[in-house]
Amino acid sequence: MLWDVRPRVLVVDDEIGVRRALKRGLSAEGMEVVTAADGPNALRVALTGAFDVVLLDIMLPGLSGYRVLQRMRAEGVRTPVLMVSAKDGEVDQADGLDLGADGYLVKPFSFVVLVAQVRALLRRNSADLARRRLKLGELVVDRALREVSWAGEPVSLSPREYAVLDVLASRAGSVVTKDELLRTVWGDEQAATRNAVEVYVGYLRRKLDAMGAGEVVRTVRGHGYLASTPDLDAALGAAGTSAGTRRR
Amino acid sequence: MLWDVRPRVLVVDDEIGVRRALKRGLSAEGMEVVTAADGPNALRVALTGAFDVVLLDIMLPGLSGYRVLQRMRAEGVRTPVLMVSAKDGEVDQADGLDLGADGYLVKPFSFVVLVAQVRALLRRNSADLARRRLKLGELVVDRALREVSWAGEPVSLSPREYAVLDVLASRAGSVVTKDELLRTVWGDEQAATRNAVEVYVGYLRRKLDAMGAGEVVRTVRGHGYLASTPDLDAALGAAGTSAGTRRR
DNA sequence: CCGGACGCTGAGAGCGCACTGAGACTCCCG
DNA sequence: CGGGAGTCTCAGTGCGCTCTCAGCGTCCGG
Repeated sequence: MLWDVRPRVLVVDDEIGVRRALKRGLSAEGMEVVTAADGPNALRVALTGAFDVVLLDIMLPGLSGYRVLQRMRAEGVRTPVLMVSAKDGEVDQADGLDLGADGYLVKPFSFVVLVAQVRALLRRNSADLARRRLKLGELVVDRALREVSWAGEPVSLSPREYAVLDVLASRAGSVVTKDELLRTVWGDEQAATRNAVEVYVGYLRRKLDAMGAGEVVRTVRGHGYLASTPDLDAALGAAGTSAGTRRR
Repeated sequence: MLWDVRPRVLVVDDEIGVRRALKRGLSAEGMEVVTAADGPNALRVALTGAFDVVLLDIMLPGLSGYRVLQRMRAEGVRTPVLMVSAKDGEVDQADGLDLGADGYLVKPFSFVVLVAQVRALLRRNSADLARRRLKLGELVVDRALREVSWAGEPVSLSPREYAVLDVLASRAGSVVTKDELLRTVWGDEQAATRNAVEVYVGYLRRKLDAMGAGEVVRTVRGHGYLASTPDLDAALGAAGTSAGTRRR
């Protein structure tokens, strides 16, 4: 697998030997490793959300692994968590998974299995990794600068217009419903109506059309809007159809 | 956890005792269970994409669990897979995870742990559901694009028509009653009558027939509608599951 | 072979979806 | 205080979609 950025792994264990061993091993696999030794610190670090996987021991000073996981989920941090336990109790395992863990390892575990598990979790989230810039053909959405350009020419958008395009571009190739847009762009209070979405898509199209970027945002009647390009259509359409079928 | 539709689980094992036990247990947990007894049939059924989790034994007649998993991933089917093995070898486990498995259970496993694992996978992938694709022979329902095609040719459907086909395809191999369709497609208020369902199935058939795709949606008099293909019939029939077709 | 239940279909009324231009309102800046 | 940018509602339009109704075909039990 190729990573444009190295995956970041947080290793939480109270034994320094384990931390060191895991750090060395996972680094050798091309990952960036950060460690924490107790519950409160682990939680503090994990809440930054700046990790792709957390390796979490259950027996921890200060705050058990369960609690750390629970608090993480309660705060809305969805980083995949791999629980590690010395105990083999099946009930514990079920508990951990119910709290939102994504996997479970029983000590002593083999390093090969550990790496495979971590890789599996990384692979699953690879789509979300490091998406700082969204590109749809000639359209570039720079999320850091909140700037949009078409074929190198900057497109001046109002904040609302940008927000709508950001959501559509970040879900390129999938239809986004108006209600979803209302929720993500306007917030849960839904102060605006669906018509507002239509109006803003209209504004977007007007500006994009003026640059020659028509067809980027399509209407899928009865469902919502779809940001795509012919390129993307082909790439997504080619995947997985059994008999070499093509989308048009 | 609340589900708008019951999660659908595919259980693959060559021992009928295991299939039966799992089917009973998981059904009691509120899941819809479909079973397959050998590798080729499991693959055929899994490729429809109409499942939320696949429970896959490794030792299978015809095609090993590894191969089934490999072929599924190669065809772009991303349904979460939980591998089940009698062997405890760590290398096997790593192999399975590297092939794209999402979890690993070693026989004999406790049912509690199994259910926790399945639940964890269901929870995690509820967001991914939109990305998946349903296939019935030459028919492809692309949920991301809300697009339907037959043998590569797009089929133009109205929103209602699409919604009906989506439900039928996502329950491929199982009979769906008109009342269920009313509930899932029209909403709980049930503003429409059963005749509306008949009308829309009629519309669907007309359009599909025009593409040469007759027989995809069958009527099961007195029960409802069934989306299937001869292939799928054989695969499910061979496993000895009544898959709901005989419920009286 | 008959009758009733079930399922399918053609016709058509009307409503809802998507889009648009106009304009009210707020906020910010000079 | 005037002007401009930005946000959002409203009302109107065209068209496609939705769904009901009524009639007819089909299946099945007796």
